[in-house]
Amino acid sequence: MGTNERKERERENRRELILNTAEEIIASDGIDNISIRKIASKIEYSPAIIYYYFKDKDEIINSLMVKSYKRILSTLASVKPSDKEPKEKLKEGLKNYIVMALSIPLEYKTIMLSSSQSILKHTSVLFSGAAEKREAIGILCQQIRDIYWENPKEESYIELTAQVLWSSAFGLIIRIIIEEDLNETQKEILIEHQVNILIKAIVS
Amino acid sequence: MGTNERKERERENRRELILNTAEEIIASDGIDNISIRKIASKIEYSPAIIYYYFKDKDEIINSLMVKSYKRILSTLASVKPSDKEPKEKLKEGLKNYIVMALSIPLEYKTIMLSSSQSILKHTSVLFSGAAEKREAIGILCQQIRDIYWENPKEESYIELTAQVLWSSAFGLIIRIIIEEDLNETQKEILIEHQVNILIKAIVS
Amino acid sequence: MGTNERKERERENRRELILNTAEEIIASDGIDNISIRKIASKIEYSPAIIYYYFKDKDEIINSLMVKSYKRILSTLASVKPSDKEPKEKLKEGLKNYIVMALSIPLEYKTIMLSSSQSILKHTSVLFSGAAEKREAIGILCQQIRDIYWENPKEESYIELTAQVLWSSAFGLIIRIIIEEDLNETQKEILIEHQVNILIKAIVS
Amino acid sequence: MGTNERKERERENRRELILNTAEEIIASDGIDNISIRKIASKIEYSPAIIYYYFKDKDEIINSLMVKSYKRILSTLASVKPSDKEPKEKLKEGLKNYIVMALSIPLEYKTIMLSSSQSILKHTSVLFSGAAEKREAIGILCQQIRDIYWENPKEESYIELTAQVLWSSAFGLIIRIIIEEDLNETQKEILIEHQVNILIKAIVS
DNA sequence: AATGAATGAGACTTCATTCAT
DNA sequence: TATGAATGAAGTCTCATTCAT
Repeated sequence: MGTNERKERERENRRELILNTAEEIIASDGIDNISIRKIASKIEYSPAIIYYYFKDKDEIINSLMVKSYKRILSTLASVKPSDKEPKEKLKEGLKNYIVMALSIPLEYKTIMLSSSQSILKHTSVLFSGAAEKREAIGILCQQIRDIYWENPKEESYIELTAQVLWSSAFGLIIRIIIEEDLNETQKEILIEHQVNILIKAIVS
Repeated sequence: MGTNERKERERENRRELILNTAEEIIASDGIDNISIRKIASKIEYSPAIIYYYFKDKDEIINSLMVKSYKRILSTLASVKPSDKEPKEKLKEGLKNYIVMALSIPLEYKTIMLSSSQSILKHTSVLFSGAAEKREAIGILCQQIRDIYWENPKEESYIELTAQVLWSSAFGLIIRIIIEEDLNETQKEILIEHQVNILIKAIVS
Repeated sequence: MGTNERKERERENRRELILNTAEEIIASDGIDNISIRKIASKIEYSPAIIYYYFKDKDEIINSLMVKSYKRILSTLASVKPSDKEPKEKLKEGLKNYIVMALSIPLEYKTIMLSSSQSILKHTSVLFSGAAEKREAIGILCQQIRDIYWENPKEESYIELTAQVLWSSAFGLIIRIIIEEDLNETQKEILIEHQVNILIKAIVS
Repeated sequence: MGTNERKERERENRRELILNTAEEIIASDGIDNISIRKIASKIEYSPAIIYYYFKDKDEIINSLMVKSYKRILSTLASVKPSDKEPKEKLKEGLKNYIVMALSIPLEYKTIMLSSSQSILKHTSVLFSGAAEKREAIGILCQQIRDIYWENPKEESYIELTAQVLWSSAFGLIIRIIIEEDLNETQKEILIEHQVNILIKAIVS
């Protein structure tokens, strides 16, 4: 019978509700100002019930992070590879990365600016060897490598370049998120311009 | 008589002491774990006295931000103009900005990532017109303009370029701060590489 | 039909299960740290079901006490009467009482140190008239009376003597239980010595 | 000026008030049922103020134990040595010990029945070597030794005897405290009888 | 200028208990 | 028979803040 399934689903919904509410609070009050009470009062339940769905506050924060991280990954993964020439491919890739990140600003900001060790384990990109361990850097490396196919560079140079491109894109993304009321046109111009400049740096 | 002056000065000293202590606590416990009591116990006074010097906690945080912001400005202002050729000058300027920012990582991060409206009023740089209102962008614009002297560009193009360069540098700075245990060599290589790439984009 | 009986039996089994689990928790966490939830999670049922078998927590605690008390009684009752001479009989009786009590230390301590009126109703022994109302004192009285058969004493004297002997044994038992890490040899020596001394006091 | 002293004294008074209130609660609800809230509501203050006088609950419990232990020691120390003959001296000693203990029943019970390691460090008496480490046992040993002066016994025998006498007295004390509504006459008779019996055991 | 004393609000968490299903 | 869901009370503790002195 589907009763169990339904119950299971409802339980999951409730967990979702709590997590979403927590996310809203993070968005408005900052990650350090979440509290069980705030969540409870927002969903109009007693604080105690939250412990029925989550072991403790840490589990909530954690689930939140995992959820956000997965969402980021899947969002960024949705960048479809194009079959254009290498230069265009890199340009498109960078641009899409920025656009995708900006489609989930709260999550991107929370995860990518977290100093928590357990999150950094997944998000750090500047270390030597990141090309292998971080997918985003890996993909960038490949695209850069393709551009240099006639005139191959050392792997370490490629990785460094990828890291620098990524950090630059990251910087623009974060600032756009922080400087909230930027108008859409300005955003688009900035993104376009940055991508162009970065590409020019590579191919010239 | 100088009595009043002296009193005023002493009062100012005390405010400084409190702010400095607050800063130390932020450095060790994070900005969200600051508390009046912690400050008081560290300067070995009673919590109540703090209210003699500051209206409330918010005023402390605020003063702290202002102070940090000033410090950032003065730190970044300490980049001395060189009389090299334009390209070298821009390169040196960018590099110095990054190095200076990394010399006060906690403050830079706190201020530059703050979403508080009162801080953004000073720190936002992406809006159209920033060349005039933000010194950092203004200086960058001038340096870029110098590079293009033989082949002048539109002012909006210059501003956009400055914003993009600045955001890129910002991105690397923030990531270096966040990815704490990066070794010094790697940092230096990354900075050098990024600056080179950005310059190449401009001059090519 | 036996259906009802079976149901009754099953119900009883479940009550037993709950009580036993409660006992385990008391043993490990102490009587004040028992909780319905802990019991429920240990038997892998939901907390709510416990209220199907017991009115409330008090009823559990109470049943537990009754159970423990019965266990103490039956344990102490298992001291088999010997047909030795009166003096030996008393000695053996006292010693067995101590040994038996120490075989169920947690329960003995919990019950015998309880100040709850409903428990004291069964465990108090110092009142005048205890010889009749408390089996342990009654038996002791008989054994003491036997020792004095050639030289009978007043009943009140006998009772008082029984109460004093019992209290002395009780004192040693409790201390041995409390001073947990006493080694076995020391325990045995102490018990032997106390019994000897008490007997000497009676017969001399 | 005496201002500081007065303040100091008042602070001490407040601490005392809290401790005394805590003691009352222990007396009525048991040591495991103290709570900061109960104390606060009994002294009609807010719970928070308690943290102004004590670091945390543990410090309260601890102070309480220390205070009680000191009181027990000083109470028992007030037993004045008499210059009667050894037998009388021992009898008087034992009796006084019991009477003194019963003059502070709550404290005696709490401390002497505590299983906390930090308290047992001071209160355990059954271990071999207690004659030297525990004053009460030491004094008892001396008195017993005096009785046997014509016919000296081994030290280990003496210590064992002291431990057994002490435990017996302890047993009666605890039971009198627990069986609350015993009448005074009965108490006196029991004490007198126990002491007599114990003495008889020694001298015969 | 400084503090001791006090508080109310709020933080996380556990608990006994109830009730509809 | 069993449980999922919910709650209100209580637990410890920290905090910003106030006020009389």
